[in-house]
Amino acid sequence: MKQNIFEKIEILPAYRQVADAIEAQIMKGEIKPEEPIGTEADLVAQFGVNRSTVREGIRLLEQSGMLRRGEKRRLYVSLPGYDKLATRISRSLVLHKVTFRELVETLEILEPNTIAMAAKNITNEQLDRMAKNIEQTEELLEDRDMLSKLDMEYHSLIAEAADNKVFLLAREPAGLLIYPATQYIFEAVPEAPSRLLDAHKKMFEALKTKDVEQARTWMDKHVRDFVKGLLRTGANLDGPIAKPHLDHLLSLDTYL
Amino acid sequence: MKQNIFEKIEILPAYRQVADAIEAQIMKGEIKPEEPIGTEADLVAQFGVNRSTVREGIRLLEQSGMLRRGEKRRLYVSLPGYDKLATRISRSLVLHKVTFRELVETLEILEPNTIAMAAKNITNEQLDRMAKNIEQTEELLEDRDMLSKLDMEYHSLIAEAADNKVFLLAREPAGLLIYPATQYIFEAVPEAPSRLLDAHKKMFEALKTKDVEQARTWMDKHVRDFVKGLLRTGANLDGPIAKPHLDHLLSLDTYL
DNA sequence: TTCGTCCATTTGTCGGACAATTGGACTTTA
DNA sequence: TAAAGTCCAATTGTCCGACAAATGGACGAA
Repeated sequence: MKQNIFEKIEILPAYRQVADAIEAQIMKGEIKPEEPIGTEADLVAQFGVNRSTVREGIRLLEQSGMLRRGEKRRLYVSLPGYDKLATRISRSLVLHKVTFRELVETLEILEPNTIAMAAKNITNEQLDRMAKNIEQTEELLEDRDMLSKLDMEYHSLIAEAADNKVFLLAREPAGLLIYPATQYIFEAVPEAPSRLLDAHKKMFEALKTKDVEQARTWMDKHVRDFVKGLLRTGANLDGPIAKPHLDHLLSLDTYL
Repeated sequence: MKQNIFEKIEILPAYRQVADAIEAQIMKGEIKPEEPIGTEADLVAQFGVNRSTVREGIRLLEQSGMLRRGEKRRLYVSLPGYDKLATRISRSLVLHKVTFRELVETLEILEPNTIAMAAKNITNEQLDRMAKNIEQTEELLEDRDMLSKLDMEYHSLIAEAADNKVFLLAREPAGLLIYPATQYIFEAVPEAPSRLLDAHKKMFEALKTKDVEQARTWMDKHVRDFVKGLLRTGANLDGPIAKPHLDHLLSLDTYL
């Protein structure tokens, strides 16, 4: 093995070629989202392979979210949803044994910047939804499960308001992984819910008045507060995320 | 349709159940990466479904990167690779018609923070690799294709040195999507290569001396410089990324 | 040791088959 | 006339059986 002048020769199974071919058409824009692709029989005819082979190829694209079953169970090109992608990324991170430290560190940077962007771009409709969220949070201050959900939603709303798809997708997995921890914080830190509500209100005000710096400052505090709470739960920042924190990730299976 | 008290009843096809079952075992840690899962025949026996069904289920997990074919083509649990994930995310973003503005805006935030983290954690081995990269950049200053590759690699090295998996994964897709644009910049802006090299060197020095602020400052400049160059190519920041910028994304098909 | 041959296993692909689901057309009924 | 029931064709999800090709291991020859 003196020299290696030869490239690795690619031998792709037929089902991969099917998937790649379809994906290429989609990426090139030849077929657009929401457009129907033929029936399985059609694809069989076009590719000249067996239906089983076509089906296996379809599964690949189905999983990556580029194909879905629409009305009458026909195949449609579709845009991979952010939630699905985020879930998938989150799971990968878990398998890679991501630590709380990494998550926290990331959120300390991303969240303040997210809200800064949101402060510039947020719409009234989005502000209304945030107001509604805060309202519910106020009512359900005792219900930890709901509080966690509402908190997650609150931060997702901000991310959405930032109006930047790249940033949204960069932030979402971290949010997905860490916010369930709020439940544990609520248990360990009695005053956490009211502090959370307070911060949410302050950030809302800042967003409403488009005060970028105020928004950023409060989010900063909010995140640091969160970290303090996390430490009070006895979480080990440098170990992989504890199992109980991950249940929700598994329960998402159904609708993915 | 007055009330909706009934939940949607989930009816999952068998191949989905197969995939979900295996994925659940993986996520729960019952099966760990690099461990073999049975042969298709084994799975057929365990699940009590036909081999075709098992295969379709396997395809889903193969695509999400949790299963791969290892030695003797047997099935092994595997960790979803970052490059694969990043490619998938990038493609999704393209389909969602991500704009240059969103990418740039994201990088303006992420890159300086990435290098700040890197300045704290970078190892000598990583510094060596960066030095090598700079060396090559210096040699190949005329070769635009290689320059782009090297630039991308340079920034990936920094991201790796930041030693934060969440951040790495947050940054990678944006990098993947935007750096090909460097090629066009090199064409439109003759002095770009030398400016790039200069910035890379400055950042390297900052990293070597673990000077967080210097590193951040230079990356700031570097990114802004990049944006200026991008504008000189006549790119429309608010339109979807132009097709020629995307070729490399498609060519990645083979090894995914 | 290196090379070739043979063998068992497993995957990739194929062909055919059928029940269940779906939407649409058509008919009946209130 | 509109709602409800019936029938039909197309398509998917699943199963069965089959076979060539690839793979790695064992075994023997050079």
